[in-house]
Amino acid sequence: MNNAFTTISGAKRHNRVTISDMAAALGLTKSTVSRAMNGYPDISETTQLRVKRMAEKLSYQPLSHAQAIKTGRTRSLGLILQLSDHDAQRPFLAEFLAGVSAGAHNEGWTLTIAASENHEDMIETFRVLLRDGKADGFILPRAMRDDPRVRLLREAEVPFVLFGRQDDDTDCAWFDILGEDAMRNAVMHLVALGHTRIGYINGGTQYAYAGLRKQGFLQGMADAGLPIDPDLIAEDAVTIKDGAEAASGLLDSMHPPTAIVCAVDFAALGVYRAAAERGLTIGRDLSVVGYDGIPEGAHTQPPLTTFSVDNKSAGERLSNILIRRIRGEDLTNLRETDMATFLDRGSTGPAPSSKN
Amino acid sequence: MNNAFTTISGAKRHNRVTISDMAAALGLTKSTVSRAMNGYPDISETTQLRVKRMAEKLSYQPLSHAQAIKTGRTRSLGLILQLSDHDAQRPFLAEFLAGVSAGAHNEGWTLTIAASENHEDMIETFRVLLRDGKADGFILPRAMRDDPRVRLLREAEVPFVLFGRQDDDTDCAWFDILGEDAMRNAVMHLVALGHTRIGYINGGTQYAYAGLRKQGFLQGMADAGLPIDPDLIAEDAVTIKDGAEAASGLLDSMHPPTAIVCAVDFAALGVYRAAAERGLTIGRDLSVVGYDGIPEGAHTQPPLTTFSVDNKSAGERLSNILIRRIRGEDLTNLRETDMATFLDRGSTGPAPSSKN
DNA sequence: GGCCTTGCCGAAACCGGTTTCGGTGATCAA
DNA sequence: TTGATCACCGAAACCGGTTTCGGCAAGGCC
Repeated sequence: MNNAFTTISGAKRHNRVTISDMAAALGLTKSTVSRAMNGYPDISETTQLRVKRMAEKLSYQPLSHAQAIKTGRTRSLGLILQLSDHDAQRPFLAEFLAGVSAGAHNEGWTLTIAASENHEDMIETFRVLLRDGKADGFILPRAMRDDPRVRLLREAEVPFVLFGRQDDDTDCAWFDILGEDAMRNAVMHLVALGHTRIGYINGGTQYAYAGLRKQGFLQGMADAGLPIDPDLIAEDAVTIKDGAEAASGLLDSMHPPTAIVCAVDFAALGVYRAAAERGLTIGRDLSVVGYDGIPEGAHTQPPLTTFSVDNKSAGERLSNILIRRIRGEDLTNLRETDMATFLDRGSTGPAPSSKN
Repeated sequence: MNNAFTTISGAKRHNRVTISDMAAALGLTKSTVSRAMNGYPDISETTQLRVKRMAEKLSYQPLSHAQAIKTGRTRSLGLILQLSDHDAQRPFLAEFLAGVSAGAHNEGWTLTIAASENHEDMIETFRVLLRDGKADGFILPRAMRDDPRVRLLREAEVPFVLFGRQDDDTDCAWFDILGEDAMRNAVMHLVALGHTRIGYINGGTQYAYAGLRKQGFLQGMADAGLPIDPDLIAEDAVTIKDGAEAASGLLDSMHPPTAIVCAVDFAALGVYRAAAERGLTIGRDLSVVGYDGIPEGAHTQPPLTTFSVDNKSAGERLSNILIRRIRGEDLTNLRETDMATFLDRGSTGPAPSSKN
């Protein structure tokens, strides 16, 4: 540890253009350059223009961590991924990251991420990143109902944006996909195929999306004038195994469904498994609709009919919203939604004629 | 937990313990505190201990971006993900990130990542991150033969670590899984089952691993005294589709193989598809061995026999190596390897008796 | 014409660290 | 005793920015 400071030569001290270089080149002082760059009102229009032109010419960019020492802000977004739950987040991670990164990069921001195993680590990581000013704001994937991260960030008065909506929206910026619309459309699609006994397998009820999607399903059933059979509704299925177990419950009930809507694709794959065990052919004996658009869904037999989410675009918009939030934009402009895209593949078909 | 909020909040930065607080509390000057914290030799043992104890007590941590302004180093690792290439690295991304993040976090470092779409963007991103000192070093996943990233970082004299080995090792730190051993073991496993006509489907030949794994396969064949049939060797299959096409080529050749070794799990899944098209049952008519341990492999029928890679551990070790490299540790200590774990599942079986 | 704004910018302090330089007091050889 | 050496630490400059404060000239008002 004693010789810890004899390090490899860091980045070549490229003659980076500093604010002093700018000042010298313009015949101004550092302070004027700084205020011009930051658009202070006490700098004349013409001077500001001169400065910015020169910045362009010399390709001057203030060093973010030099600014940070005074301002506390470092032009970087924080993203904390919780990886303990093997949830549906993983297949999208690459796209999502690509989007978030692109959104940040577009504005000249960077992205610092921390992946934590469990909840305690995640909170601790938040603390450290906040304390050390490693991020000016946070993107919170997978909004939970009564989210502890939200409480923490609110308390600390740190900007954040949710992927998903929360019950208590006050001072929350968010972006979300209208999963409830998708669920309702799923029901309508099945009804059009003649199904009347439609089951529903919900996702993790700790997450905000579950309530919404379930509402969407119920709404669809109501719209179609179909009754709700509590035996045909399951909760908390986020893995294939969960889905298989939930589906088993529905299929072994007194009056099994002819179709099942799943809040999560993995659960839908579980339905495949449960169906196979019972000799049921998906798309003929049993229709299944999923949600998420995971890649595996394209390779199953038959391919899964589902709603696909553009996670890259979601990430990009989240970055964008967060940056605007940090810049102090009004909250009302910082709540956006998008729709999932229906992929009509092979896992749905006409309701089998009842020959029970 | 409650009082931690107030000290942690980013908005209320004035609570943060600075070096001046330390100096005041100790009756020393800032400079002494700084040198003590950094282990300079001109500070007495006892003073250094006093300082470090006080740091512990006040939980003082130098602000990394305040240090960076003078030292240029910010205690953060850079990771640039290229997402243009197909699903190749996606399934591992979550684990890999978790590992990298954990490895960084353990040492009090952070992780800034950038995901780029194409090669040009990636190079550009490198440049920006370097210029702005956003990362003290980089982790390069997927080492390529004659890697342009390596050239760039060498040029800039910036520390980096490769995931994978390169032809030209000079001044490279790296970590790698011994894929060649796995391929050789795959051959031995099949030979033990009686196979003699064994095909090989290689991965992306632009990557360094492809050459190594192919060598491993050839070595295994040589060890078993089996001849190499060029018709049974395909290259550059990294997706299911690639794998299916390559497998079709092998299976439709004059003397089709009874077993196929794949450098990449996705290719192996392609073999499943090609086999299905020809009415061949995997594990009986045709044996398949993959490599990677992607989750999908566990859900196929039969489950794929493969070599699984612990990507989380890999990420963690890469972080660790990079940090040591940045600290100036000798290169000879910074080259590590690990083994893949053989998962003997259902896709291999005894060689079918030749009834051609 | 004098006084008070107002617009615009320079001077200097400041942020939280690091690093150079120099100055003690103690030790030690002569 | 003296002069030189050394271990240890303080003073101050510095890094690349931001921000406060104040000065100066031009313009408005009476």
